[in-house]
Amino acid sequence: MTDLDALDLRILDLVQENAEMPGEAIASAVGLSASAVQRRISRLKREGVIEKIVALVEPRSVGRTVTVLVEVEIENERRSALEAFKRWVVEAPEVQSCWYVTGDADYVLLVSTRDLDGYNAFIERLMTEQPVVRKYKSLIALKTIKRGLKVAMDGD
Amino acid sequence: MTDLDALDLRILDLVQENAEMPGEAIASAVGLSASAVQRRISRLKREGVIEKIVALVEPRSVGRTVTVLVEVEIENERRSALEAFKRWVVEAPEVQSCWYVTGDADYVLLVSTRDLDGYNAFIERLMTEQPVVRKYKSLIALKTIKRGLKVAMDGD
DNA sequence: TCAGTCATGCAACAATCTCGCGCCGCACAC
DNA sequence: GTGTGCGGCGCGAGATTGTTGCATGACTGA
Repeated sequence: MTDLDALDLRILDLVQENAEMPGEAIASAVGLSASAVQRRISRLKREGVIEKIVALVEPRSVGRTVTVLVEVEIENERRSALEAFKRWVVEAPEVQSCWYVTGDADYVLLVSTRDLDGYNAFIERLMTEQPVVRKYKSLIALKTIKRGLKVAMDGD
Repeated sequence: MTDLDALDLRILDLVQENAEMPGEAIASAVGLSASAVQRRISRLKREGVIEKIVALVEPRSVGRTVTVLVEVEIENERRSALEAFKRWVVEAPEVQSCWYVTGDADYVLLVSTRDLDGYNAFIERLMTEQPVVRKYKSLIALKTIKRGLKVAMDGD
């Protein structure tokens, strides 16, 4: 596996917040030269530590007003149908994230749609196209307090 | 407010997937010149449509093995304590995202920790430092099927 | 001690972004 | 219709940022 030193972690901490920061700025922050920083960053990308660099878009400003956490229960039977379900989820543009979880629910989906009509259409599509879904529960996000996928680098 | 045309949406669709794509590549994909694309992107940033550009880090590769969705119930009383709770959540490094939701739970937290000990420590800190939290339920993510915050640009 | 390895800093180079310019198309007034 | 202003465009020069080759120094193991 990859082992990362303290400098790598500090660099990751910075680029998770702002990936546009020039190598030179990171360099002076962590005490390296710009080229050393760039080399580390491209290594981190090559090794898959940095999955990708993406733009975070404010959903409301592109007309996506509805965010829902959907808890999904599965007919715990055929395995092939489960694979199809997962593929469906991965390809569905409304689904931002999806986890297989412990507890009453089997999967939790983070879904973003234009409005409640759009969400309803999504759920309808889910239930008709994926019969493995036995039931679901919608936790509609009335307010987003914090939004991100940043992982901490220090000791929790 | 901002109104975005079809070209803006196509650009946003691309940079949400890969923000490193050179302006020229985007340009040829959407049928513009590189400088026009760059101008649009900086306008989108200025207007807050693009919140920021960030690196997505694979949690396991930095030693974060535990992801949990925490459903939190609140003592629906003092409003000031609620504000303190939200501030706490925003500042807690383990919390990646947090939504105020409908349903039995009041808030849902997306939490990432090094291991179950780390998660336990987080919960303990949450419960002792934030008495507004009446109870909670942990949905431990055994597997991440899809991870991202990309919002769809087309018609759902 | 002596290679060998690896990451570094520096400097040249390449790629990308930024910005001013002139141009075109559209809307509105006359 | 014709004029005028506005806004976004493409082009190109210059600035910024990223990439790569090379020599140096630290560490490792024989």
